[in-house]
Amino acid sequence: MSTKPVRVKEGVGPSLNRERVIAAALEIIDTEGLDAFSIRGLAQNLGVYPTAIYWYVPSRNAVLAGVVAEVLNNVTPEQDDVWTEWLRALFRNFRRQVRRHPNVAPLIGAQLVSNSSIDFQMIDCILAKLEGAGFRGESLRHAYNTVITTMGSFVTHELAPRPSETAENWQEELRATIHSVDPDNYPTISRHLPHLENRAFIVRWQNGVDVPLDGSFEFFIDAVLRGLLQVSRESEAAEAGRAKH
Amino acid sequence: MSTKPVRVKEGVGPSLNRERVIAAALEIIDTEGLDAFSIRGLAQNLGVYPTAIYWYVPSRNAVLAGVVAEVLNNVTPEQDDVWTEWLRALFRNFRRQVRRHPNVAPLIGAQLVSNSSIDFQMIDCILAKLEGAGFRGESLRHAYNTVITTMGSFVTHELAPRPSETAENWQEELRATIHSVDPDNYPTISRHLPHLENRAFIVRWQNGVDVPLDGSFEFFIDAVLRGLLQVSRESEAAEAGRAKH
DNA sequence: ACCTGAACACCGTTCAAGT
DNA sequence: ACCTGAACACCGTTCAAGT
Repeated sequence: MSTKPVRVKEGVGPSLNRERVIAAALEIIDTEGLDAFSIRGLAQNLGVYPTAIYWYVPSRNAVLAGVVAEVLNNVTPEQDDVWTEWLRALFRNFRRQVRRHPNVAPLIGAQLVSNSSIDFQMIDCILAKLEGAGFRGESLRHAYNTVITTMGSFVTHELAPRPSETAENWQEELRATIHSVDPDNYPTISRHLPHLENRAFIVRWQNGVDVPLDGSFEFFIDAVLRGLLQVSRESEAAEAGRAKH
Repeated sequence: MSTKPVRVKEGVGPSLNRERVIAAALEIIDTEGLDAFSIRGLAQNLGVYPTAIYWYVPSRNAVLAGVVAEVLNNVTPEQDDVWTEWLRALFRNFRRQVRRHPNVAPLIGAQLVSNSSIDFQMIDCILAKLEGAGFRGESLRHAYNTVITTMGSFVTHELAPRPSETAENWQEELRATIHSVDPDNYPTISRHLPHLENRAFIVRWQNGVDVPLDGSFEFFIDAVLRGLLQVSRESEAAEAGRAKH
């Protein structure tokens, strides 16, 4: 056995690393909630002084960015579908990943965008599909921005945390407020209240963890995809028209 | 002059009230940024002890909820348009209001939904328009949820704050990362980079305050409205078909 | 009713010091 | 290189006390 020893014990490195820090942070957020997350608590969970964290990560925000990146990995569909169906799969994958870590949802609106670890693979695939659909130049950029917004928006709203402070009181109060809506002032709301209450944005007291809005999600992405398809067909028709003359 | 004196000086009430607290909070957020907001700083701005705030407001979150409510007032369009154009005006109004207070944007994703001061007027109008468009039952709820999501999503992403920490360094680094994308691995990105950089989500280093994404916003809401219109026409056609038989 | 003032139990982050 | 340990400058919120 002639292994050149670099350390006293082989395979014994530092007790911490970036991966473990991010993973521990995600676990705290998953189990205790986003508000309960702190660098000090994270350090305690890792059996280490708070300042040790800073050897692997520059700031609290960087930890959260890492957490978001981990949650949002693996959303790019692999099957080579029609572009509309490929995008539908992308939207569903994204939602599925966030639903696995619902407490992370509030970070996504801001973080999806200011993320330092950019998923170029995903971006390239989206652009390729949209180019295949006929989008060019400015339209390509607009269609791309539409896709990114659509991807992140619904599930962020769906899983937006209800005020946890004295949760039961709040739920009961909101419920009462909604049920006491004046039919004279707001006739449409009160007429449809049974179909809306607790399953429509704003007029609900539970969030998407307890009451998933699957139907509305599918409706929403379908509307966006129909719109994109229609625009792409119109520009194709216009191009064909120009080719004739 | 026989005015019955209730106080020593007429019209002299408490030095504070809820309105003033919310207004001062919004001003801090507008000028100093969301991260700079604190109850203690707010109290200092109002020339009062921190604990005096709690006489008018139950918590820090309640202050922020009040701020969001103030920013989002007055977005319901008044003109009696076709439903698609009415919704387009709603989306534009919402974006315009948030653009006036861009630092509030991060609060909206979570707050739009967990807001205690519900704008029933707006909700009733949206539902009435969608009902007029032919949406019923489950479809009405789905269309409504689609509208709420669409309203809040784009501008939230557009104005998502970039990491302000050492802002210039960060901008230069991201710019460099984006420009050094490998054309072999990511051909589509690098081909379209000139059209995308700094104007497409994720691949930008400035936010919507400095670089507004007007074109993409209009494209996005147009896609959603086209989708909604298409679905409404199909269900109308189906109903007409049932009526014949 | 409305505000002061002290106190509690926390934060993120820095910097020097240890090994 | 990697972590300890003390310290700085903050937090939100509670509660008793003043007027």
